Amino acid sequence: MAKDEAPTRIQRDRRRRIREAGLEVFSAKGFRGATVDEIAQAAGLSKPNLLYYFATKEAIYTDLLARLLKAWLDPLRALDPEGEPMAELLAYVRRKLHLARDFPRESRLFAGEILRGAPLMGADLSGDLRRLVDARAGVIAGWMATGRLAPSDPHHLIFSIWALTQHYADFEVQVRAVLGDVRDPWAEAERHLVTHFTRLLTPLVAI
Amino acid sequence: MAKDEAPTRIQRDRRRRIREAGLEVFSAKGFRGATVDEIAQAAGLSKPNLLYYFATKEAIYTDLLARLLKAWLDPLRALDPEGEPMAELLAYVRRKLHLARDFPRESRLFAGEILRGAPLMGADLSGDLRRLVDARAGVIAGWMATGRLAPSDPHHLIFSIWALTQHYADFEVQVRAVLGDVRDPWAEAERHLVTHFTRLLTPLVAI
Amino acid sequence: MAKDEAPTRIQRDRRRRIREAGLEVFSAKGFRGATVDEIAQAAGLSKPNLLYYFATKEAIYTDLLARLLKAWLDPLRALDPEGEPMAELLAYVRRKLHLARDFPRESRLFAGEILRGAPLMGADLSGDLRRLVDARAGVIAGWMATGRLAPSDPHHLIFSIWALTQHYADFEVQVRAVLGDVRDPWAEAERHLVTHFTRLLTPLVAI
Amino acid sequence: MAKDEAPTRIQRDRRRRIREAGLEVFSAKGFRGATVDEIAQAAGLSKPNLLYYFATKEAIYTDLLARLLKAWLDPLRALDPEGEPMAELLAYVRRKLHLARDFPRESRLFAGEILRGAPLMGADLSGDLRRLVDARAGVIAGWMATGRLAPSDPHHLIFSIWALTQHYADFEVQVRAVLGDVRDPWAEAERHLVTHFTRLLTPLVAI
DNA sequence: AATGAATGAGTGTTCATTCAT
DNA sequence: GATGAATGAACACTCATTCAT
Repeated sequence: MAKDEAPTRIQRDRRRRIREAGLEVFSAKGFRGATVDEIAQAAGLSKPNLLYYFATKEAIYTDLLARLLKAWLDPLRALDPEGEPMAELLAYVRRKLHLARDFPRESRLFAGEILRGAPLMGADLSGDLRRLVDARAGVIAGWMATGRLAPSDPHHLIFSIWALTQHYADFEVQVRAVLGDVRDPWAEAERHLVTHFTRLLTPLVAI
Repeated sequence: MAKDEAPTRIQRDRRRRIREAGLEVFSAKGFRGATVDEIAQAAGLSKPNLLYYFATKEAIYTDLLARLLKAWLDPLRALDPEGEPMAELLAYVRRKLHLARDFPRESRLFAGEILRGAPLMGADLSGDLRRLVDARAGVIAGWMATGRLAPSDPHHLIFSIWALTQHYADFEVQVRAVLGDVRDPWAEAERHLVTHFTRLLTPLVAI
Repeated sequence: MAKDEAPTRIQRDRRRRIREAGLEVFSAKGFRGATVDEIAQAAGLSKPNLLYYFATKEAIYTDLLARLLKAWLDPLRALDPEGEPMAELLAYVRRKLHLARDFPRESRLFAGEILRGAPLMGADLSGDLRRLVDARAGVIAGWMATGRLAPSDPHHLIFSIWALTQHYADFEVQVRAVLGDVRDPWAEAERHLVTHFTRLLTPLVAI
Repeated sequence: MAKDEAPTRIQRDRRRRIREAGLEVFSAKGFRGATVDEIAQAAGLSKPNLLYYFATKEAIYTDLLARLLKAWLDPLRALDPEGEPMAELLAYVRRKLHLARDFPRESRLFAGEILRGAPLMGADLSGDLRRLVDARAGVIAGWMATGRLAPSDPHHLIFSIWALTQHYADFEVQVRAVLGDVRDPWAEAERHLVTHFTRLLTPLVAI
């Protein structure tokens, strides 16, 4: 496979299928629990053929993580400093929740990596991630300073949004076990979180 | 080891050491990523000797999980239906956060199991866990109904507490990567979460 | 296998058998051509059991090489600076030839490693080996300077002895192919080399 | 490639390039250590394209060996029965040494094959090779019988020339490790070997 | 109660060769 | 002629578990 050439249609297709299969298996079993054989089967390829497109098991995994981090941060990037603060933050909460709802495997893949101490993406966390969070935390701090949001620590506010939205994807079995089969966790979560953050961020009006 | 006899002091000691070693390794690497060899070494035992006390690798893991779940739910059990609602809930938040702070490995072990779909403790979730949560949710709902707490869905409120406290243990590397080396995540978290839940749960006073 | 403890009888036995099997296979097929399976079979062990005694294929190979180099240099070490020069050198030639005759697999193993550029024992060559050769070359140069041996370059004289003795082991198939089945290469070689070096080293007497 | 047709210029060129690449890789790593991929890359061809010109890896290897043997024996063929014995033999030594110096990869390729027991050229050794050596040995024996050379076994004399000249190519790393970086092994070897064989072959004059 | 020894079933990866275009 | 794609057969090494003492 000529590495420097433009990928052919087949290459793009196979790599996409391998990524999809890898996501399925890695998110369900973790890096160590996944086997190349299983991923290859899920991708409809023979094991050596899979390794023709991704040289190692780790290569599939890190490729997934790298793409994931980008998508994961997009909603935060979309936070508009010029927007109306409360609307911006609620929109962020919603976008993040929808991301977790629509891409739960990605969420779990990411959670698993962090849980193990981020052995393969540690650098990204203190690099891109940190820079972006710091920048947005500054914006939020500005909004709070001018009284348009109730004051709190912006970094921890962001952590809260992450924790509360991802919880529904990462701990899905627990949520379902507790709520039972009838209720709709995601719909309830959205209503609850919107109320939650509205109440949390609405500045108190002096009487 | 005569299974039906009372365990000797040595047996209790060995099993404790194996559990401690298993917790260390399983929480860091997951079930599949951990090797019996590594656990035996951490426990200061030979591999066959370890397997004399716990017949299989899985036995160590499930033993840890079973004990863990109990400890994990104790703070929720301690929620006093007769107590002052706001104080009770804030105390619960604090206890849960301290648990995560003081036993981060247990938190990660649990998170890993749930993340993978709880293959080995699925039953416990819809059993003991669900019953306890339902009971406490009922208590909280009562408090809200009488206007002593701002109204919201009690189940999701409990999820929020879980998500927000465990986040600091389970995603510790990410939290540290974002906050940098100088700040003290746990102290900040406590302050932030107390404010957070106070604001959230304080009923609006009609003017 | 406790690495720091004294080896048990079984360990010594198994390791000896593995070395013997490794020598047989590596000398015949080279490092890359040999398979762990084949060595294990030759040693009468299962593959994982072999790897219980030597962690990797390379470990067997380098263990063999290290022991080999020592044995290989012993005859040179035995060269006595106080002895009678001609007798000492002829004794060295004989000893080296007998070594090649009695341990042809060791000779081929060594030759194979050197032939490939000594990827795994390069350091030893410019270390121990070089020091010893330099020392002995000095002794021989002394003998030549006092007229007790015909003069020549001592380093190249040593190379000659190596080349001529090892040739009969390393190129054995060629020697046998040329000489046919009836002749006895080793006996002829000994006679020929003694004559050869006697003639070569006898100082010319001034008439 | 129509096998029965005369090869085109392109075909000749490609096969030459493959041979050159094969020589480079095979001589450095041996048959088993070499990969078709590496040879193809060295030849600037794709792997399937290389296999279009030589059907198998072995085909490249045996092609090289066959051509090599011919070239290897040319200096011996050039030994002129009508020439002056001492001059002829010294010329042979020189030619053989220059061959080793100028074509060390060929020498190592050959040495590797013999070392492994000549699995792919065993027949050639007891065929062409033996016939030629026997013939030349007869010539040398004649020279010795008439007193124009010091007597010795002609076959072993030929082995000596082979061993001493090829040693500098096949064991080059060892020679360089012992001599250090400053000395010029090939120049020294030539001087040494000429002296060596002159002394060896000069008949003793009865006084 | 303890451990050195042993192994069957994997597990990621390599590689010569073939297929299809 | 040329190459991207595919694969069967290996191959080195791992690991949970069992055996023997």
